[in-house]
Amino acid sequence: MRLRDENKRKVIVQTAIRLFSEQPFHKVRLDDVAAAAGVGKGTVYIYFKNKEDLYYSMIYDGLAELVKRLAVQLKEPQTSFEDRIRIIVWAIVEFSVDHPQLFEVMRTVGVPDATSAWDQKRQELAHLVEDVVRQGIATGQCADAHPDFTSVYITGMVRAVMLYGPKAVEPKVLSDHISSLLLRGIGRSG
Amino acid sequence: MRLRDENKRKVIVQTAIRLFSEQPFHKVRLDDVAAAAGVGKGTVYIYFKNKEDLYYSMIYDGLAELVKRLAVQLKEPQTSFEDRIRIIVWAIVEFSVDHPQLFEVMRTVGVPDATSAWDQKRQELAHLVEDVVRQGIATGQCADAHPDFTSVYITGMVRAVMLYGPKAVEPKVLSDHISSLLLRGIGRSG
Amino acid sequence: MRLRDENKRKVIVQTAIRLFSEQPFHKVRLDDVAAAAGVGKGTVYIYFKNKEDLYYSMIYDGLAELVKRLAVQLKEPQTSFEDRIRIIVWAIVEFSVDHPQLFEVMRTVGVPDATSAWDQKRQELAHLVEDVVRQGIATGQCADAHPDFTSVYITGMVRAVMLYGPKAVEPKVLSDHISSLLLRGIGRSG
Amino acid sequence: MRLRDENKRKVIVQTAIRLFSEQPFHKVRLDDVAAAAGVGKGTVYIYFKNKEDLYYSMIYDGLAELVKRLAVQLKEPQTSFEDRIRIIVWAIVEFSVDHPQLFEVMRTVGVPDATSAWDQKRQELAHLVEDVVRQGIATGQCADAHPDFTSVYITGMVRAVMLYGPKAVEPKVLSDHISSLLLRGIGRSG
DNA sequence: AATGAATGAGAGTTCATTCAT
DNA sequence: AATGAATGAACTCTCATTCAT
Repeated sequence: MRLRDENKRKVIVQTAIRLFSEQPFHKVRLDDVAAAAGVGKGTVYIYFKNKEDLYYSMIYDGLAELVKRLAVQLKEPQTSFEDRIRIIVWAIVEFSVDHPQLFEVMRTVGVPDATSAWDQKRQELAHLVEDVVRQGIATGQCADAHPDFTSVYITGMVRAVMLYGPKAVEPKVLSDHISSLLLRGIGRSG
Repeated sequence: MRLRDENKRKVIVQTAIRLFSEQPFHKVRLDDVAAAAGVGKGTVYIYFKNKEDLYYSMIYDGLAELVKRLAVQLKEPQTSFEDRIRIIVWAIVEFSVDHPQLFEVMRTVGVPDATSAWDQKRQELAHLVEDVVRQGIATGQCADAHPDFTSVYITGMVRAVMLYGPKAVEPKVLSDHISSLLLRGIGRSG
Repeated sequence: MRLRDENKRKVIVQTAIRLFSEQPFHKVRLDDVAAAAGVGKGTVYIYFKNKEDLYYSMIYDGLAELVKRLAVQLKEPQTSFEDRIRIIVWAIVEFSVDHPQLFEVMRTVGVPDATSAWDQKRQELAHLVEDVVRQGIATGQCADAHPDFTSVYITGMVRAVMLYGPKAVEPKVLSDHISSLLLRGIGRSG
Repeated sequence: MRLRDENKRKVIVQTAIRLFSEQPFHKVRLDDVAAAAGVGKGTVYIYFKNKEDLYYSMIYDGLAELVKRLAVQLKEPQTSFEDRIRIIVWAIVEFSVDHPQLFEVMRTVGVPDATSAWDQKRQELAHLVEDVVRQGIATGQCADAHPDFTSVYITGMVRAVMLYGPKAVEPKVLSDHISSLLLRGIGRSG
């Protein structure tokens, strides 16, 4: 008996990301995912409970990677408030550029139930941002009446530009624009 | 012969908005839409080419209403830059509160193709906002290196809070928060 | 109240003949027939009980015309046996050329039930032919062990050539070929 | 995984032949075919592209069998012209008796397009007959101005009697009647 | 573990027929 | 008599899921 091949799982997820980003959920057939991934149809069901599970696993994996990445960068204690904001925005922009398809997929994501695994990761990300803002407030480096709003703005802004903004956006330019807008928007003077 | 009742179209659309906001596209059956609208299944096909057409018509109608409403309000010539921004943000927030279901539906909307009717309306909305920002720049009331980014931020921010923000958000509070953040973010001093 | 317009009925039948000859029964929509005939959909139901009724009425009318035409020609008492056969064959060939579409339609005709109106007409035609053959036998001008077979051969042969024979068949040539074959086939020497 | 059972295809075809002979195309539901064949509805779509494909496959298979059978019998070099004609007629009559349902189905067959697979087989059959007639002409055993007509007469005649002739026809009697009529009709003296 | 043939519930869509006007 | 909007039964076909191999 071979061990559950963790590599095969990844191949399926990567294929799914591609296909789900090209077409809406109901137009992607499991047959196609399996075929494109080079595995049998039944094999998908070994690694994922069903189509929905594959879909949300895909998003979970993506968000988990982003959160992990970001958490490491924010651990550095010496970083200034401004730099932390810039780090966050850049991480999200970079991620959306590195994984355009995954980011594209997230657009279709609903809010199935608050307990779903991917939503946990989404909240983790929001908390990470909110904590930075709250620390900024505590240290008097910013003033924000609603850090809970601000914490979700960033992904909303990035998503909006990626989906509906100009065709070829320079990541650095977008990142700087959002960072500056935010920093001035919730800056000390606010 | 019965006369074609344009009211019936509206009933179907309203029903569709409700159902599509409760479930993702592929889980809403046309049978249910028809039944809930109190019309025969075939009747839906008189007013809409197919399920997709109904779906996008629904979004188009919603966006069209928002754009129309907003265009009227912005026509007033005496309005200041700041007020215009507040009008825009309020219109979008208000709309998302008045039509929570329709707004909920819009979150799942992809980017089918640039020629699709609803996308035209979406662009109209973005242009409306962009024009205001550009006028602000021209009159020296604001400084923004990327009005094309800014023009899509607002809906992105509203959407993010509506979907992932705190449960009960006071519209006025959200509107003020976004407006202030934006105005300071792209304010004269920027 | 206007009288049932017999002309309108004919227009519908003529249109039906055309459409049913171009496509099989289940692919012809009553909508199309009505539209092509320039009448409302409901109007068809005034003149015909339903789609099937229209279909069989169409065939009945065609056969009735053929039988009527042929009966007149065969009434002439002085005509020889050979001439009568030639008259019959020619009538059927001519009819299939004059009404290629109607003849084409008859291919799809089933044998719904022996009592159906169009089958009565079909039998009339067969009897007309059979009578001529039997008279020929009685007067010693031909010998045929199975006039009941022979009576249906002719339409079968014409139909076969019209459907599966060479593209452009000269009516006179076909008619002569069948007549000669038959006359020799059941001729005195047989 | 289960192996693709070629037997299953045959079962489906046999069932289809039965059902399509009892009702016209549009009244036979694929559900019924599947149920009667003892397979799932989807299984039919594994072996056949759609309902039409099943229908024409069925006819193709039938014609192919007839052509194959006949080709073998005609290969025998010593056979006389008269015997060859009798062989052909008998083969077609026998086939129509052995496969009354399939023959019944063939009556409803239209002329979809010259490239359709079943039409190829139909032409093969016609050519087989035409070749025999042409050889008869070449060897002076018969005289026929239009072997291309004659080649399609036989099926037309058999079909006509099977459909519209007397109820219980003795195959041998019908076969002899057609053969004799033809042989005399295109015989040397003609 | 891996497969893909088999399945059948269920979907979207059509269209003959009805009936208010 | 004439119409065509409305209807919903019935259709074909799809596709997520299962399971024998």
